[in-house]
Amino acid sequence: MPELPEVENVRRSLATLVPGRTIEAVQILSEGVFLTGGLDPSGWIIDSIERRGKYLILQLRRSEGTAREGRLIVHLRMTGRLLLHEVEAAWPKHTHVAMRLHLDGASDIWLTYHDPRRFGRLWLVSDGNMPAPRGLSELGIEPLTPACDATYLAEVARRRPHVRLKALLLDQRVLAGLGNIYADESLFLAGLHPAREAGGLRPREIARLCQAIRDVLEKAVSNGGTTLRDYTDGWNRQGAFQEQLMVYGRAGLACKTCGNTISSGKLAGRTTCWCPRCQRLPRRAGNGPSTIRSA
DNA sequence: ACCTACCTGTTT
DNA sequence: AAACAGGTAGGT
Repeated sequence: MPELPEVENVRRSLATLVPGRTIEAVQILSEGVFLTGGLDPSGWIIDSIERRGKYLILQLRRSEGTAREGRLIVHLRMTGRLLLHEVEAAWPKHTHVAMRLHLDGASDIWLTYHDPRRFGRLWLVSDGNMPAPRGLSELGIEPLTPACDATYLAEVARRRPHVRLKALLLDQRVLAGLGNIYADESLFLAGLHPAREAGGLRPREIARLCQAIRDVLEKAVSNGGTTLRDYTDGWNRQGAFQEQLMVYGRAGLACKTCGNTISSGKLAGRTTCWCPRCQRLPRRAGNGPSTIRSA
């Protein structure tokens, strides 16, 4: 489900109410979703909520004295949702964790983790009880920071000249936060075919890709993310960017720019959509169009 | 670069 | 009944 824009909108929806509160009661309703490494998840004060790639990180501090610190790390994977509730309820099916958050002088609120497919995880990391998830520690740069520039992408392309653009954009060790939707949308905006090899890009194309990634993600964030089916923010609000998708999920439909029929195929193991006219595949060595199965 | 696994729900 | 789904980890 959620890629960078969706996770960022979850973060924002939690950021006004959650920091400053203490995790009091914690109900663990399913095994294996919340990895606590033997620590008690209650009694922590939440200092802040941050995002890194598709991970949410709640910075924690122990209430009684000491400078003990911890992190509650959340990855929603495909269908995970963090949801706020003003009253305790009979939690719906697929609710795996429920936490009561307390603040003196305010009403308690509940934060639940809901995930039909159970791919997502929560980790409580402190005092070496367990390592942070490797996916988090190996993340590449944030696409919406100045570090994401043409110089960086050119260097990545120099090191991995034969990786195809779709695979490159999906690689969280390169850029943190793009998934299937925004990889396709970025490549469309940049006018680059997803099967192009990174090493074959000219400097102008690298610059275009860099700008396209930034533009797509910023617009998606400001539109509340993309809701295809499951995604909502912490207040159960859907996104609106799905209305502005140019290629993702539009195979067989007319390109909004040129009217050509949007193609699709499997690339880097994922369904990939592109416009064959707006995103031409230059006929030169190394682009491997024969390996794409078109629909 | 490709597979499979992890899960459940929805669509074809 | 089968294919597919916004993601990642692990294996070959």
